[in-house]
Amino acid sequence: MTDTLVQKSLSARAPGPGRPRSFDEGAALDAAMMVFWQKGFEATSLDDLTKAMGLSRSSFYGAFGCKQDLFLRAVEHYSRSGLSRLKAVADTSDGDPVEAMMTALSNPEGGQDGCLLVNCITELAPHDEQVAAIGRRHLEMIEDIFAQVLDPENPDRVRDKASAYSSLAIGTLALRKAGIPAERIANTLKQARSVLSP
Amino acid sequence: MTDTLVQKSLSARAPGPGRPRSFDEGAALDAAMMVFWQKGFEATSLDDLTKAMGLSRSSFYGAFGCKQDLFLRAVEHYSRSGLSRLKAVADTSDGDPVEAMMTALSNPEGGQDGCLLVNCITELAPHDEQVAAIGRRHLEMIEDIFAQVLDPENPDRVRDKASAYSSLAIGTLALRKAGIPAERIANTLKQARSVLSP
DNA sequence: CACAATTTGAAACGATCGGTCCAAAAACAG
DNA sequence: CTGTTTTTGGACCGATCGTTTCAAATTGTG
Repeated sequence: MTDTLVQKSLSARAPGPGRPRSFDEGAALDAAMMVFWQKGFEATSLDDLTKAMGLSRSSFYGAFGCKQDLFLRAVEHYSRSGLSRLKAVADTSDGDPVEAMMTALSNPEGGQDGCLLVNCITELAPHDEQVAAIGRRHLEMIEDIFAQVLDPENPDRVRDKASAYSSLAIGTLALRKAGIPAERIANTLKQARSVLSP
Repeated sequence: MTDTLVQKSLSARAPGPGRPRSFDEGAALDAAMMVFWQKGFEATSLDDLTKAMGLSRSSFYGAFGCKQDLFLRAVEHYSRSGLSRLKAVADTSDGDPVEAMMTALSNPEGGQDGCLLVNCITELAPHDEQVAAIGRRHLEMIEDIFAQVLDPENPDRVRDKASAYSSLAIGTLALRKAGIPAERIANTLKQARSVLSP
């Protein structure tokens, strides 16, 4: 009957009367992701977010809802892009794809802030099942990529080994955050690789 | 000349006139440690602390100074007791001491809250050099214990392998926090052990 | 141009944050 | 008991937290 059933999409609103947004939602989400990455959830304030995203509080709440909603969107966004990047590293590596994945995981491009999802798990997962679920899925996806590279024909059989590689790389993130020299971490990874490989 | 130079010790004040404390400082520190362990630094409020420690704000600030000071004391306390417990596990294990250490590290008695120091590193180390230093020392101590067990006569030579074991155990903490079944984690550890051991 | 729809900036909200202050209670030494 | 020293509970502080509200500005549509 009426057109009241036509819901406006979140990602791309139907063009119609009214003032259009003066900011790019995707870019704002990226900026928010960086802030959460550097500071964690609790330590990030609304001022931090709005300043980094370059928009006012009204625009913020109008576009993203509350802080928690934005956080979940940012984390999902990180997970998606991070996994696809890791897959690309595995596929396009010149030498050993496992080694390339390990260094990529252990030495995230962001700098010394580790992996946003590992940070989230550590900070929030025990008290927030929603975050725990996203983290769980992310970790399992990393294991999947490892398993696929280790044995493309029967990835299920190398699941535990894939999990070991994944856990090892994730563990080194703590070393890096604590300020242990990159050379020592590289040696650790190399040592583990040389013994785990056969 | 005068006795003004006689400073009162923090842990045991000289008996003298005045009302004595009605609480046990060590027990209060333990309680605070548990709260920080479960909730992290930022998410723990003064109300949380005073309630868990069973003392008023005045007593709190009189005995421990600010929140940050108490936090550092709690973390140091955790590091000391945790390392001595890990050493005990390595020394008194029936079977393979390395395996005993791995399971002890990966499956902390506290429950699903992981290792307090790894939590601290993840949350604070990039922005707090003091915490980073404590975390660094803790991780290196864990590596020392591994190395000592792996090759008591020449621990330096197995440093990288010790670091690999340590990182692997720490990495599995993330899996556990994310809610991945304990059985899968045990398999991961077992698989890594069987390949790393020789 | 005028209407309708939407965003925008800024002010304001109650709640909670970490931290301080002070008078009253308590326990020692003499 | 008196005097001195310390602890204790609770009110209180300004700052900041995440969130809401609202009038003014801005844009597309008829």
